[in-house]
Amino acid sequence: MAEQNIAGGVTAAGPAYDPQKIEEKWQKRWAEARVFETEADPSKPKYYVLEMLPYPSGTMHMGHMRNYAIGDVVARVKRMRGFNVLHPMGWDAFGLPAENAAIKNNTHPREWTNKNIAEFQRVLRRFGFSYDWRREISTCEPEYYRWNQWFFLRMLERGLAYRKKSRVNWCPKCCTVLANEQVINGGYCWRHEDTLVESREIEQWFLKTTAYAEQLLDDLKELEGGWPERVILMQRNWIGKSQGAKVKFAVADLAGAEPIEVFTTRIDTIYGATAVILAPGHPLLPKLLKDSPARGEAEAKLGKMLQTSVKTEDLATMEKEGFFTGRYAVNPFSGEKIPIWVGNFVLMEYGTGAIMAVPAHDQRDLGFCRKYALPVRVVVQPKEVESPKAVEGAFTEYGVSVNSGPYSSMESETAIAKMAAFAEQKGFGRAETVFRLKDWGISRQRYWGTPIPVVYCEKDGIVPIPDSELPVVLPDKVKLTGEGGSPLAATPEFVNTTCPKCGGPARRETDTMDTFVDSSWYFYRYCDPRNEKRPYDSTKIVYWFQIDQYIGGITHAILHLLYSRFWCKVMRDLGLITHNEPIARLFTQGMVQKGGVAMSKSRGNVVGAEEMAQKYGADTGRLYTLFAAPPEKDLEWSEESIEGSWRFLNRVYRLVERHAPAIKGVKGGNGDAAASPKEKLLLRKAHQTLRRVTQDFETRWHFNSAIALVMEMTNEIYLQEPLEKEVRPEVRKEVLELLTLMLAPMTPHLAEELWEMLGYSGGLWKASWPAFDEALTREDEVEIPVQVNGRLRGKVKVAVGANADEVEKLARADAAIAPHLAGKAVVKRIFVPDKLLNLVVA
RNA sequence: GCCCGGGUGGCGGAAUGGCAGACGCUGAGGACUUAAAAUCCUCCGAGGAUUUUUCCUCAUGUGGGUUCGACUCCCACCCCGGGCACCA
Repeated sequence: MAEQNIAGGVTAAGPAYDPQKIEEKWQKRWAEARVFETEADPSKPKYYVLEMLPYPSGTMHMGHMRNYAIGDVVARVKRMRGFNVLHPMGWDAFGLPAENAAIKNNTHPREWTNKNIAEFQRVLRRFGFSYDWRREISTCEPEYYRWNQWFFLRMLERGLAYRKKSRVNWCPKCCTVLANEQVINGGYCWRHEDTLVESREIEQWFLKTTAYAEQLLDDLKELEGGWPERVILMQRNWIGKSQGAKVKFAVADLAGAEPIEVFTTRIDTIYGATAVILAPGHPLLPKLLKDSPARGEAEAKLGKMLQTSVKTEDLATMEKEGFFTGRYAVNPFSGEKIPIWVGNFVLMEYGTGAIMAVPAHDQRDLGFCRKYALPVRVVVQPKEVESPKAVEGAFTEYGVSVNSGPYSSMESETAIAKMAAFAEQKGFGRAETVFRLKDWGISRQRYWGTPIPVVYCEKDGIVPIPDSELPVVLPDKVKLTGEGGSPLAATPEFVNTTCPKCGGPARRETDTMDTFVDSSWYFYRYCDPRNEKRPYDSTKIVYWFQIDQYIGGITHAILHLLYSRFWCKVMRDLGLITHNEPIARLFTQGMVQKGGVAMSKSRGNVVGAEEMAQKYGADTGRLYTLFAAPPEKDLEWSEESIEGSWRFLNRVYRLVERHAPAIKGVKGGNGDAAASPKEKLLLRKAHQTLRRVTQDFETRWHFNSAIALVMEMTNEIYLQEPLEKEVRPEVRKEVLELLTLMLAPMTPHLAEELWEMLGYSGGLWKASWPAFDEALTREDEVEIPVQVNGRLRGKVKVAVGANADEVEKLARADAAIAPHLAGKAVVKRIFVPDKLLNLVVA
């Protein structure tokens, strides 16, 4: 059986490394001693390290495990360094899969979820991660989600939550609305990659993320250095700030028509505008077309366009199409009449849904105007060149205005400022900034989520539930069919209620909240997880926040992190906290793959974490995920390679086991001046290793090379065996003790066991990270590579600190090097003390 | 199209201006064993010269450059992965 513990087969004399036994033993002791339970303590420096909370689904695989292994190393190192470490864990427990599974298996989402939570928890405990389990939270519990509702009400009061009718992405399989970012591959559902998303219009709840667009952008500066550059960049692009101007074009010859407002980043090119182009869904269109001479044809084309534009699938490759409305607009600067067109490439959702086409200075406009034979007029010239004769591509850079009335011969920057000012003065426009970022649609027509706490009263309209009546509890008894919208809407006991204001009959909101709401602030709740009066006590936040280190997948680079940042700013403006950003440092770890693709249930390539723990033990599993690749890179799972980690831990175990009886009674130390060469060598190796491992843990997070160093040290000790005669017990102890301490953050159970074998009864969890002894790391002698003209020709052994002359003398005497110098004059000598000698000969 | 990563042995990877390939996996050989497993030790980029010792050349995607010296810095290009995209 493949799941068998491979140590189980070892029947040789003497105790062998038995991870099952050791790991259980120490997990029990840690729990008894409450080692990982933390309280705020202003007398100690704090460290808040957090891994993104998991969605508990199915089995936990090595991909999950890696994330927690990385976080646990950090937590344990920081603890050994004297920090008061907060390291909590919880469950992102609401969400669609629970509901889908419930429908399929005829169970309740709560049951399914709790079963998975129990399973996930068991595996996490099996791996010995150092969480403070008392702080565990589950977002599907009323104790938690009531605060989602509380925050929602605060946002409602401040106008940050509102309802609007909006065109939404609708997945016919999920029967729910998808966020834009849940639409993937140009129009497919992120959960059903083969299902095309439809477009529907529905009344929905939104949170006004756009109110914080500017801050969300600006505060990214605070994250520089602490967050990966690419995540900052992705967020910046997502927010998509664009500075420009809005300008109104009056509609000619149509009494009562509102002017058409366009957005442009290049108001300086307005004299070159040869058309105004509207998005197919532009609200003014019906009025424009009503008595238009081109009505018949135009309406037919529009109808077709609206139909096809629903398919967002091939937006990128779609041919630019357009038609003339039969109407004209008046350029407010030149007074010129230009045709109003409709174009399928103009987006209603961005800017004003209308643009001015300046074909000479915009590549896309140029393509459109050429296709429909609209005129092209140059109004900006490059500063240096006289006059470009034929326009091949559009000239999109800044230059000097021409043919632009009073603005001619102005530089583009100047013209932009002056023209925007003029437009504002005359009242037909102004400088304006638009964002790509949209408000956050949080309505979900689903059961398994936080109920939105409002009622609809015939008399009073939308009425918020008073705080005192929170939580609005999700009813247990509902019919889940997976069809026809929200299950809550079909549950009369939930829907029918009374209005908190007038006491009359009212209908409850049946939408539930997006689960990103749950994860937007959960890390605050960890600081005060059982508070029944408030989401959290602000004084506790002051101690623990910001999060010093957040660890998770790059997949959440935009949404989860952006929403969390938004929530933080809202809470700050509510006066609950004082910081601007919740997360000081972010680390995005790579995925664990098998067969070149990420582990996932649907691909059937998962390696179960529990299975690995049974076969090799938790420590081997942890070590391997840390060793096989640097943490930020993807890791290809290899069943053969993990054997190497298993062998290594056995090697260490046997080493300590062999020496423990002789050294457990003595005190570890460096020995005295009369150290034997072997002692010197071992101490040097141990302290050199410690120096570099300390560096790898603290500054570089290169766990893989740290492990390699510890392996090297272990190999060195083996090579020096037998140690009994030439290495005194105290030195043996010193070396093995350091080895144990260095492994402790990565393989904590084994390290505890070794620590005990070495004669310590207190528990390694109380031990501090050791300091290396600089004097012991020094070499007496070094081998210096000697190059001639930059090519390696030999090596010489010299005392540390030898000067260039001494090294050169030895090099000239070296049989391998001398021939390359014979009869040649050294014209230049490069000498790096203890590192290198390079002789340049003519 | 734009923006980020990345390209090093049979494989995962190490080295961030100074001995390329640490460490691990795989493979080969040896020791131990009745035998196997486990364990311990040795070897393992390519080509050539010399044969039992060593030496030389080539080699970090490709081509240039800077430097005494480049996996590392600069320029151009190729390939792979990811993100964004009619954004006005």
